[in-house]
Amino acid sequence: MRVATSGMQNSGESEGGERVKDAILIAGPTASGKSALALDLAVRKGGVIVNTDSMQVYSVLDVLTARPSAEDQARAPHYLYGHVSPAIAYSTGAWLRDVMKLIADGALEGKVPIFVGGTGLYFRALVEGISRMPDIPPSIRDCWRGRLIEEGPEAMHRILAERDPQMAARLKLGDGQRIVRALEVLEASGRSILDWQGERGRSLIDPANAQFFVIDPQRSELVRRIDARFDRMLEAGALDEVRALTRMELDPALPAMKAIGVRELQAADAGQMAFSEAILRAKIATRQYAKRQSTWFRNQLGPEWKRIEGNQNLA
RNA sequence: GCCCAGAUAGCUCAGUUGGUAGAGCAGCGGAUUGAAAAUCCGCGUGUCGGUGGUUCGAAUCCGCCUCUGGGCA
Repeated sequence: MRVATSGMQNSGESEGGERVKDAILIAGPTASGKSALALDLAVRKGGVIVNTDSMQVYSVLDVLTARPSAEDQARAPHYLYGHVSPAIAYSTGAWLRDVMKLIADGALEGKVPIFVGGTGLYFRALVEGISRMPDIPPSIRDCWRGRLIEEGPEAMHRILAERDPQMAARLKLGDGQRIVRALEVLEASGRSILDWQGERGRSLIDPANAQFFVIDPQRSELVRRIDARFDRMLEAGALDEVRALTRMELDPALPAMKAIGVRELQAADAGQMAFSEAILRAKIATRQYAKRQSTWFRNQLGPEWKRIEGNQNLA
């Protein structure tokens, strides 16, 4: 059947392989101070830091994505930071493959691997594994994404309800992104996405000797830090980064274009909005993002995750 | 000092011929399997500026007061 001919680039995910031992995982909302904590830990324990954030993988937006500075990165090995062009549509699967490559290349060998970032889904994929999925031909992906824009999520949901009623029943009528994802997987592979998801991938870390931390400061404290940090980003050249990105003339639908602050600063730079307004909106968007992260960490992470309120020494 | 217009949710404002109020934004909670900084779902009691009056009943009509705009002196 068509499964056999669908993309096999993910095959490594289902095979055996080394699991990372003695890993330290540090999750937390944006501006919670987790990068500094990870660096401190890495310096003291001889660790290597692996980025677990979906936006800090992109080059160009060094400052705007709050990526560790060159000086910080020089103090301990850092991996998967800024190694992807904003022109590339990166993904959870791509990140997991990059991690597997690090492991295969021995980059984490003999060091304390510290995974730090704010993307809950990446942590889940790392710890619990992620199901193998078929490659989606660009023609199929473009078709469904185009139809979503043209016809709206409810029309797409009706189509999914006919072709894959079980999956349709699990999705909200307005959740266009997931509806279209289910449709493209079905069309590309001939199988329901539920079938694919039914086969879990394998964990890349050995949970028996790993340590799990989630930093979750008080919301009010986080807001203060977010606002102050965005002002610092502007002083450090965030606007220049956005201009550089604009000059690349990329598809606005690319993930990197959705980094918080890009849209806002572009609008202000184009004279469509006052800078003060753009800055306020970017700060608000960051707060809302932090709230979503907190919700994820609060409800999606298991009891093995140790919650800490702020910066404190981790053993 | 006089005239006019306002004063309603944290903010910007709606509120039909009087029947004790609702949108957007913000905020809060939740979902989350290759776009995840994405995508989606849920949550609206607030001395209707104050005070007196008319009325069975006032955010709504009338008087006075306070404050904020604008205008005339």
